[in-house]
Amino acid sequence: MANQNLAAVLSAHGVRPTQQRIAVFDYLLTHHTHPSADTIYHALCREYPVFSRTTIYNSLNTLAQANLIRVVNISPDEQRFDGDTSDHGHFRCVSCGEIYDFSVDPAVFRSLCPDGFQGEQGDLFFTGYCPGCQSAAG
Amino acid sequence: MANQNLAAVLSAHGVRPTQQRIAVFDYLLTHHTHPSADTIYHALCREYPVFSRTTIYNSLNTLAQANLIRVVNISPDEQRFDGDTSDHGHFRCVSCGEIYDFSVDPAVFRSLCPDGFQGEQGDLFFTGYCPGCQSAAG
DNA sequence: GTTCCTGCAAAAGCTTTGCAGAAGA
DNA sequence: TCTTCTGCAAAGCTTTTGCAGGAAC
Repeated sequence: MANQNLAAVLSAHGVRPTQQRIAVFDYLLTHHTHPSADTIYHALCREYPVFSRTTIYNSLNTLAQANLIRVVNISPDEQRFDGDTSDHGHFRCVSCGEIYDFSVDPAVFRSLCPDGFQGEQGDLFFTGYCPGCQSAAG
Repeated sequence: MANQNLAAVLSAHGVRPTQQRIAVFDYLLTHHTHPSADTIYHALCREYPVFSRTTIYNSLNTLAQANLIRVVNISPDEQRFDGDTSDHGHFRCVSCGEIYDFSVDPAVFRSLCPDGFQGEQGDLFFTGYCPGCQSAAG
């Protein structure tokens, strides 16, 4: 377990390293599945005796404000979270619902930001059919 | 008023052209402000005697399914809608909250979609400071 | 005349808030 | 020891659902 490292990272970003925050952060770094708050809640409930939804939301908001995680507006129904804070794109398959990461050239990414605007963070998001569902659907 | 034209467009897309749907569609084509459902509701309530929130949601969902409008996942709090269905980007200023449109080269846009994935729709979204707020903030 | 839509009310879902007890510095 | 966080419960918000009356074809 690299929890000691995670605690150090949290401290370095001005976030008090509580067990719950470390657990949430660790989960997001380990699972690149862009989980919802509820998904994280259910997953951590299995590992830890008590873990309330409020704490999940508190931790996620705290981590997001510290730029340790990112909020991804992929689903209109619920917030999704991503432990990867680098510039990258997301692809959601409308057939299987899976969300895929894909890398984007940082230079190209930044070049898309309009002149005069100071882009702090970028999101690229495609919807369509993933390779598996294309062949399945014909 | 080009409402006759709007009605024809709705019909052409298999959407029964009711007054409410025309009003919602017209509002989105006229106001490029990416309004939320609630914003549209309040705006149309001033023009029309009765207009329920349910109808707003029904109309928006119907129009979105017909590809006449787009749902923009800009705000985590609420859905935003856009009458411009062409490929373009959005910039949200974290200072003033304004959402700006900017054009994106369609060829560049499509080239960003990863190989093997069939992207039906793309969204490019930046967060940061708009020109006005940059100078205001220093 | 039949089908589909509107609109009111209520419910459903995710997320936030208030406050007492506990963990962290 | 003092500040901050956790966690339970309840509220807040946007959005959806059910059903009767009405509009569109």
